[in-house]
Amino acid sequence: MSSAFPVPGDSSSTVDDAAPARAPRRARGQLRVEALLSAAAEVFAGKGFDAATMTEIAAQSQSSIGSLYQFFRTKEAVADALIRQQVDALWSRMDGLAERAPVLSTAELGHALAGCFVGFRADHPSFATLVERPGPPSPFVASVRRKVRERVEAILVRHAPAADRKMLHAMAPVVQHAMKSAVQLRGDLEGAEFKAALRELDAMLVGYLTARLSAR
Amino acid sequence: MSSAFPVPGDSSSTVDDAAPARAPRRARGQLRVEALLSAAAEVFAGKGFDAATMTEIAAQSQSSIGSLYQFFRTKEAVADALIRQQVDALWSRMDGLAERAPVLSTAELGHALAGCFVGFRADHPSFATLVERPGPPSPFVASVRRKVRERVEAILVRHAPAADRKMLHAMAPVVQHAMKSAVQLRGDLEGAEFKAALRELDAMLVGYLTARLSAR
Amino acid sequence: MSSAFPVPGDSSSTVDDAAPARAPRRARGQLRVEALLSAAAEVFAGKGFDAATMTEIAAQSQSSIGSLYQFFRTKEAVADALIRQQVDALWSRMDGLAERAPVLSTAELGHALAGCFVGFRADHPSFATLVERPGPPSPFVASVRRKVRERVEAILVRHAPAADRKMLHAMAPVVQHAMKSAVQLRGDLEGAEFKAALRELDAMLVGYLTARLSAR
Amino acid sequence: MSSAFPVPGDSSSTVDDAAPARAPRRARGQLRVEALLSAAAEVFAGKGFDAATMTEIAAQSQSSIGSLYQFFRTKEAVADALIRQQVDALWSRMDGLAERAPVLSTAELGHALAGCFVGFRADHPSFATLVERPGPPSPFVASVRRKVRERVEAILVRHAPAADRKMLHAMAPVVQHAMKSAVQLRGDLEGAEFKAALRELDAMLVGYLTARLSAR
DNA sequence: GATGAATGAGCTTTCATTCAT
DNA sequence: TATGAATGAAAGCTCATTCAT
Repeated sequence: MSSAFPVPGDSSSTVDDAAPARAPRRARGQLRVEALLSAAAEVFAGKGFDAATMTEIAAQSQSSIGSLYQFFRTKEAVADALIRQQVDALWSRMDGLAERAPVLSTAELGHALAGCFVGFRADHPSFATLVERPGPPSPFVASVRRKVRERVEAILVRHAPAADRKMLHAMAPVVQHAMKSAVQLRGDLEGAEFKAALRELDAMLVGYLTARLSAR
Repeated sequence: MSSAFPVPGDSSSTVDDAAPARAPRRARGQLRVEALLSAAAEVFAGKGFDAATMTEIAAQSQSSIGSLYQFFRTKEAVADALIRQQVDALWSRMDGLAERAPVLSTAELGHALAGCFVGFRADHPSFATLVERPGPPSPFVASVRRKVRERVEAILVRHAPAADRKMLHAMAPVVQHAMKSAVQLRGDLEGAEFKAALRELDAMLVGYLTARLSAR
Repeated sequence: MSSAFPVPGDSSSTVDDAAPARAPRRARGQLRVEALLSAAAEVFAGKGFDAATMTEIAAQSQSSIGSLYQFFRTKEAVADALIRQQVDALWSRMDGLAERAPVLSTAELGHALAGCFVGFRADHPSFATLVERPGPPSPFVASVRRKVRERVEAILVRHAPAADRKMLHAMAPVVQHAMKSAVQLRGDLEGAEFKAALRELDAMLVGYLTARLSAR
Repeated sequence: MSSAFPVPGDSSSTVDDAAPARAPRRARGQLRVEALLSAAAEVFAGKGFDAATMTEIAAQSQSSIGSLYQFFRTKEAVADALIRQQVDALWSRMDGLAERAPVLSTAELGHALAGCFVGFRADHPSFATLVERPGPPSPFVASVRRKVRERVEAILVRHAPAADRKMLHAMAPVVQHAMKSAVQLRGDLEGAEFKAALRELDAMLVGYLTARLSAR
């Protein structure tokens, strides 16, 4: 599991900017960074990237603004570090799913996929905020989006090794967005309505996967 | 067709803020407002609401900031007026669809729905930017989102008057999001990949509607 | 005589940065810009470019910080505009000298050159501060330094048209620096000592010019 | 040869500030201090005093900021220590010249003076940066400048014991600045142009000294 | 003693909004 | 009315300096 800081060879991040001012070398620094990122997650989730302020992030984590900038050169860098951290959690969920993919029925796979993303985004509400931030995406964000798609595709491939690869490739982004929708529903609806809509979404996804993957 | 300015009885907008500084009384003013809004649309679409600046909007429409503020009291007011204008175009598309809904096959309805939203958002790229702006939505934006859902539901009802109303109510948001996904795909994919994914999305939607609405 | 703002075709300044946020278009703006620049001159002269703060410049000119930035995008831009303004005054002094150069004796030319620079720098104490600012010079500053040298050379050429051009070319920077020294002396010495040193400097310059230019 | 740290009786420096946090007591400390100062010299020379940062100085010398502050209480103190160290080298050059002054011809003295300063400043590029730092000079810097002048004067006195003392006193700062110019030329010119200008400067200085000192 | 972390005043810059001509 | 100018709160960020391990 990688840390919130980019590893040297990781070419997917802007070299100069996303790098930390200094990676923490002491236990205290580690704790600080964690507090900082968790505060950032809260603030970003609450008001979005643009409206969030570094001052508020620092305050939320009981740090001084200087401490925040000791570890993150820019606001962008905070967002990138946060995404990096959360993406790890997403990968492990998806890897788990990938392993089970061959032995699941298509319906079960649909449920699992939906559950995977809904659960993840519920645990990390800032992820969507940052990854779907308005304006042209940064190279780093674009790479994350691409990787998610690739992993979805990989899961489909493992589940249906015999299926046409081209088709699976086209299906991946659709499945990805269906799962994203599941999360966005929560913003629009409440309680019973939300649950009902979620069931419908699940039905749509499962129906789609079944039609495509079980077809002979 | 309503103008970009709220009608007196429209309680969905903050009374004081969304009102224009002065509704244009002459043809010249009308043109100015249109130029302003079209410039705003461009800027909002390009960088999102937060990153857009009033100065840039004014410049883009060859006006001075003074003029901009003559017609819109705040940046929010510009966004609201823009949404109001675009929503009119959306309503007319959906109303057209609603009329044809009874005579369309379910598959045709699915295609039409997808086409409706994809076309609309392609014509008005700032709409999504503003309506899905991060942070808690304003009452006005929330009302727009709700109304879209209601119109989708109305279309479904007209198409399948015999279907269970509860189910249709739950389907509406799912259909709405599926169509939103269609637009977002464009940001992630290009050319052939985008087309293929769009076809899959269409298939998913049509399959879902068919399963739900044609079922006896 | 050019204003403090760069003319469109002037390629010697960084296109994007040295340009004003907006050239003043109203009388009030003109006055403001003048006040701003004169305040900047005072502050820069007193503490140097780095230690000067935009806040202090604004305060010194009774303006708000916003007004300062209305006309100058960056601190650099303020410095550049100031140099541009002052350079005009220098050019007119040097042009006057150039005209008289042919009819002056070499000794008179020496006195006049020294007087020209000493007078100019006494009137514009921030000029040296900005043009000799530590660190690698900006392209604009480098171009100013070069132009001063070229004008000194032109004066020498007009005074001694028969002299070897190569030699005059080599003399120009030496004369330029001698004059610069005249100003710097003021920082080190006071009253009578300063006057005596200035006389010596004058003697050195005149002696040098005489030796080089009157030589047959 | 004095160390970089002020001697107890040296009243020319601010008592509290220029003193080291702790004078190095061991060989390791000595090395550290030297590395620190040489790093500081590099950074100061490259960007000037203001733009140089303590962090960069520490990094450049492979030390931590903590270590830097262990030996120098403030950034000013670093600069002062550096000047103190470099001034030693200057003194020894000038002392050598003073000894030879009586037996040199005036022309030789001129060459030697120019060579002395040019060589020194080439070896210690940060010296000028620090000693001619913009803004009102600190008492310590002012004293250094004064001492240089006094030593130049002393050399002149030794070379021409019979000359008028008042005149020599007035000549010293002129000679000092001529030598400073020699260094600044390097910033403006390159290669052949620089060499030619240097020859002219040398000629000017030698001519001046000859006129003043050989005169009967 | 050496080092990384912590601090916060203060800097440059932006921008929505209001004024004045 | 149209437009440039004025304003200042607030943002992102820096960096000398001090602390704590």
